[in-house]
Amino acid sequence: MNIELPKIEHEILKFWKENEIFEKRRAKNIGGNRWSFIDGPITANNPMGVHHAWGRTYKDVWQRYWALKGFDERYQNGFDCQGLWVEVEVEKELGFESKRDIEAYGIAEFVKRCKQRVLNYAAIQTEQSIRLGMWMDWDDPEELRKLSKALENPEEEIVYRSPRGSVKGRPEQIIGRLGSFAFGGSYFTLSDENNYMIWKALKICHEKGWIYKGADSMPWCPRCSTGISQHEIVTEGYREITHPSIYVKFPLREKEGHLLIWTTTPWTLTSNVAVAVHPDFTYVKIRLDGEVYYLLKSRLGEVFREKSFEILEEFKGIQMEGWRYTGPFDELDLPKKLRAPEAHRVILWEGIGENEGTGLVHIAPGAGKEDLMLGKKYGLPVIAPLDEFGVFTSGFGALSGTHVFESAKPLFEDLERKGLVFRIEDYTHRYPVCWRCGSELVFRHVEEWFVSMGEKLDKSYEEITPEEKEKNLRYQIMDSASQVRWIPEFGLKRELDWLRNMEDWMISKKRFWGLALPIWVCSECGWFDVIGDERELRERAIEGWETFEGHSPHRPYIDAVKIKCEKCGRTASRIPDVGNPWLDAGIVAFSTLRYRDDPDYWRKWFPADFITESFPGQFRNWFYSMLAMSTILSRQTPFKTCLGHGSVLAEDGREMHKSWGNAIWFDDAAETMSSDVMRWMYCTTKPENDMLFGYKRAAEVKRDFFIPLLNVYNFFAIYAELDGWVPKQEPKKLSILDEWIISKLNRLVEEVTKALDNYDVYSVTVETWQFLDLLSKWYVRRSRRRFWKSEADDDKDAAYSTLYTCLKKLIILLAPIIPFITEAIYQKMVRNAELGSPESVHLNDWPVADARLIKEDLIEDMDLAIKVAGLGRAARNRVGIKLRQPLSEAVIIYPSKIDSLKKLSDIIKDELNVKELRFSSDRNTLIKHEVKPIPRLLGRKHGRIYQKIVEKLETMSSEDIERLSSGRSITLQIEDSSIEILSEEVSINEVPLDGYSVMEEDILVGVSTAISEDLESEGLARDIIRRIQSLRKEANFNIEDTIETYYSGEAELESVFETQHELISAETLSAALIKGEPPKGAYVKEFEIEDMVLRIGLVKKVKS
RNA sequence: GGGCCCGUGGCUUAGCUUGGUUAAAGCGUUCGGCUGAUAACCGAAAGAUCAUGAGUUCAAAUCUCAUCGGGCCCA
Repeated sequence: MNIELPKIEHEILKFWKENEIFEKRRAKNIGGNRWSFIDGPITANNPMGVHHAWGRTYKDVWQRYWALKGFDERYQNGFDCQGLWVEVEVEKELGFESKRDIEAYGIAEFVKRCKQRVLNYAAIQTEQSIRLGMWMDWDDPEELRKLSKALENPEEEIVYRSPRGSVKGRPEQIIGRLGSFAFGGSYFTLSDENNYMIWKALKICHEKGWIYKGADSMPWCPRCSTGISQHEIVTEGYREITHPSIYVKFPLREKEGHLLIWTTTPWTLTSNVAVAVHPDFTYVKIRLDGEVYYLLKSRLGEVFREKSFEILEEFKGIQMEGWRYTGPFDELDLPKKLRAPEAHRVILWEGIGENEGTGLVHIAPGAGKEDLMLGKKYGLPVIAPLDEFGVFTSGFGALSGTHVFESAKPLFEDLERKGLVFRIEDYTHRYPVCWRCGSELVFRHVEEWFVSMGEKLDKSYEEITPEEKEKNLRYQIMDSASQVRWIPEFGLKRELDWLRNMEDWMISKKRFWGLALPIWVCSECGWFDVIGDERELRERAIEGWETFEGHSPHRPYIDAVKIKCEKCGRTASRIPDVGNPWLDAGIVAFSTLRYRDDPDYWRKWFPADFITESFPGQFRNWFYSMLAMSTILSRQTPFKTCLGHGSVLAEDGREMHKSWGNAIWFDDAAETMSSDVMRWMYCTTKPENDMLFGYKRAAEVKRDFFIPLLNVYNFFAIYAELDGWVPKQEPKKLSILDEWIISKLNRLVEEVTKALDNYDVYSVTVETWQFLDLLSKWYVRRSRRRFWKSEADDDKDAAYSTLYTCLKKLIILLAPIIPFITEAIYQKMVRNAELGSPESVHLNDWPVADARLIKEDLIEDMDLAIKVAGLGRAARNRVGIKLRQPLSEAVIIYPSKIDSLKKLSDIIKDELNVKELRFSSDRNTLIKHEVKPIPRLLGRKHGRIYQKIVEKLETMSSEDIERLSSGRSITLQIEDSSIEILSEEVSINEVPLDGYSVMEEDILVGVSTAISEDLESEGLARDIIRRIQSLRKEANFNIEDTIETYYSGEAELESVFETQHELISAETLSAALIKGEPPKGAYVKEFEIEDMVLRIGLVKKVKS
C-alpha cells in the first residue's frame, strides 16, 4: 500500500459515504446500552482551526470506541451561533464602524446577515469535521448554504433536506427548527427551542428571586458605543499611551492639610466619592512650603523629589479610615444630588500598590471596576458621568456636553482656579484600547441584568449547611460540580475556585444578535416579569403579537410584543438587551435532549456520560454555564466525566499567529500531514499539557508509527498474496514466538480497553506503539524465514495466522483513534480474506482479551531473550566481528532463568549467528580475574623485592586469585621469606577468558571469537549471498523467481561457491551455480568482498 | 494581590500519586553492523548540578516551604 495518507483518506471518506457505513453502525447499536455525549458547541463564525481539531478528535475517539462496543449514541454536533463575535464579523463585512451604523442599516437586516454567516460557516465547519473523520449526524453542508441563501426571500417556502427527511416551510421557520428531533442534524444555539428553553430557566430563577437589575462598571468604547469585555482587552487591546497625570489636593475637613491623590484619568475626578488607603502600609503627615499633606511614606521620594519637606507624623493606613474631606467637584449638581459630598471619606483597600501614585487612591464607583466594588462594600453613591457616546451628561456644570477626550484641559483649568493642583505631568502606561477602532476605552457605569449567585459565605464549601444551600445557587452549583469526574483531577479545584469567587452572573449585553432576554419592564413603575415560554408570551401579549408571529424569538420582531404591567396597569416592554451567549451554550443539556417536549427522552440521555473541551476559559464559560443551568433546572450535574485539554501552540512554542507566519490552517494540515497523523498527534499528547503542533512533529509521527504499521502490513500482504493464504481454521501448532506475540496481543487488548474506559487515550497510544514496535522489530524480523519457505507447512500457516490476528486486532483497537488507515488496511487485508466479515473495520465488535492466552512467564522469558540478543550483538561488536560471520558458540550466565531460556535457544542462536548456545551458572565459564599489583602500595612496602613479587603474581595459582578477589590475603614465598599480600594491595579486574568477548547487564553473555576455516567460509558465503540478493533486487526479479548464477573472481571466493554450494543456491533460489562468464543478457555486477574481486551474473530461469 | 498548571540531556517528553540500585524513552549527533519489509532496522558512544535555594528523611526528580522563569484564570 502506498503511503500518501491524505489520498487514502479521501478514498475512505468516499467509501464510508457510498456504503453508508456510519448509518449501518448506528442502526446496529440501536436499543443497546446508551452512552451519552454532549458536544460543546463550536462557534460557527470562522473556519475550524487545528486547535479545535484536538478536542474534536477526542470527541470522535470516544464516540467511535463506545460504538464499537455496541453502545447506542446520539451523535449530535453543536454550533454556537449568537453573540458579539458574529456581530463583529458581520460589521466588518459591511464596513460598519459603530452601533449607530447597525441601527441605521436596520436590525432585522443585520440579524438576517448574522444568521446567514452562521449557516455558511456551519457548512464549512461541517465539511472540515467530516474531513477530520468525525462521525456525527451531519446536516448536508449544501443544504445549510441553501438555507442561508433562502433568507434573502423570507416569504418564499422552500424544501430542506434534513438528515431525517425533507421538510417544507419558510426559511426562518426551518432555521428555527434546525437540530430538532424531527430534523436530526447538528444543533444550533439560535434555534427556537434553545432560546425558549433558556426562557424557562430564567423564569425559574425569577421565581426564586434571583433575577435583578444591577449595575456594573465596564470598559466601554465611546466611539463604537459598546461595552468591551475583559477578554477582548486581554487578547489584543493594550497600547502604550501617554496621558497627562495629575496630583490633586483633597482638603481634609476635620484636620489640618490635604490628602494628596494621583490619577491618570482626570475626568473621573468629577465623580469622586471616596479615597482609599492600604490598611497595613505606613503613611506620613508632612509639611512642604507651609502646606500639610498626607501620603504613603514609600512614595515620598518620587512625589516630592528634591524638595525639602518635614515629616510630622507616621501611622498605618488603617488609622486614617473615616477621615472626611472635601471633593474637587462638590459644587456640581449631580454629585450634590447624589449626596457625594456627604459620602466623602477615607476607606480601606488592600489592592493598593506601592509603585506608583501617592498611595491614596481616588475612588469613583461610576467610573472604575474596583471603584464600584469598593463602593458596593462601603455603600457609596455611584456617579456616572458619561453617556454611551462618552459625553458628560447634564449635572456637571460647564463640563456637561463635553466629550471625555476633550475634557482634560477644562478640568485642569478649573482645578487650578480652585487651587487644588499639586502637579501635572505626562505619564506613559499600557492603556486599553478598542480592538476594533483603536479608541481609548473608558470605564462606564452601565445597568445590566444579573442572576444572583448567592452570598459568598465566610466559610468553606464543606461547611455549608443544607438550609444555606437551599437559597444559594453558588453552593448548589458546587454540589453539581462535585458530582463530576474531572480529568485531570485539578479541574474540580479550579471549578470550585471559580465558583467560590465568582460575582453574580451578568446575563445582558447591549447588542442586537442574540437571545432575546425574556424580561419585560414597565417604564412607568419599574415592575418587571420574566416570561417562561412562547405560549405564556402569547397569552400575556396585549399588543404586537401579529408583528412577531411567525418569526424566531430574535430582535427586532420580539421587541414588538408588549405585556400588561401587573402593578400599575400600564404597558411593559421587553428590555432591549440580548443575552450573554454562554446562556445559549449552557442550556444544551436540556434543549437538545427534549426536556420540554419529551421528558422521557431527556431522562434517557441526561446527564451526559462525557464531555470534553479545551481548558482555557471553559471553567468560567461552558463548564460553568452548563453546571449553572443544570443546577437551576435539576439540581444535578449535566455531565459525569469532563476531560479537559490544553492549548495548541506552534512548533516554536509560541501561539500561532497569522502575522508571525507560524500558523497552520486546518485544511492545509489535513491535506499535507493527513487527518490520521493529526489525530495521532493529539492523542499522543497528555491532555493537561499544551501541545506543539507542526509539520516536523507530523513527519516524525509518520515515520515512527504509520510507516512501521504499513510496513508490517505490506510484509504480510506480499507473502500472503504469493501463497494465496487466507485464514481458514485455527493453526495446528503455534511456535513459541507466536504464543509470545499472542500473549502480548491479548494483554494489549486488556490494557487498551481499560484505558479507553477510563478516558485515557494517551496510554493507548503508548501501549499500541510499543506493541507495534515489538511486532515489527522482533516478531516479524524473527519470523521472516517462516514466510520465505517454499512449502506450505503448519509452521508457515501458524506464522500467517498469528500475524494476521495481530494486525486485525491491532487495527480494530486503533480504529477509534486513526479511523482512516485502519479502514484502508482492513479493506485490503480482512475483507479480501474473510468471507462474511463486517463491511468496515468500524462495524466490528470491540475485541475481548482471552486471559488464558496471556502467558506471563513467556513474556518475561522473551524479554530476557531480547536482552540476551542485544548483549550478544554488543559482545560481537566489541571485538569487531560482524554479524554475518557465524561463530561457534555463545555462552549465557544467568543462574535463575536457565531452564526457561533454553526454550528460546533457537531464536537466540539465530539472532546471534552462532552454532551453539551454552548455559551456565558459573561466571568463570566466561571470565577470569586478573590481579595486578598496585606499585604505589606494594613497591613502597617491599622495596627491592618488588619486581620479584610482580613476577610471582603473574604466575600465581587460580586459588590464590580466588582468595584475593574474595577479599582475603595470600602468602608468597620469595627468597626464603614469606610475603603477605593483602587484597587491598592489588587491583582485581574481571576479564573475558581468552577466545571470548563478553557483555554484561544483569545477565552475562559471551561469544567465542575463534573463527575456524569452515566458519570463515560460511561467513564468506553469507557475504556472497547478500550480494546476489541485492543484485536480484536490482534486476527487478520477483521474490519467487528461480535463477542461474554465474561467478568468477579470486580463487578463494570461487572455492566458497563449491564448499558452500547448497547454502548459496538455497538462499538465492539458484538452480545452478556456474563458474565462468555469464551469457549475454545476464544481469552482471562486480563486487569486492574483503578486498577480493567477485563478478556475478544472474539469469532468470524461464518457468517450464 | 490571589488561585491553578508547568520547568528533567541539543530538541520533544516519561518518571512525581505511594521517596529506595547507575533518572527512562524517542529524535538529533558520532562510530560500527544488518538487510529480498527498505521512505526501514540493530549495536555502541558522547550528552542531565532533574529551574534555584532551604527543609523533612538513613535516603528527595519525587514530600514541604521560599525564590526565579513560562502559561492559564480571577481580582
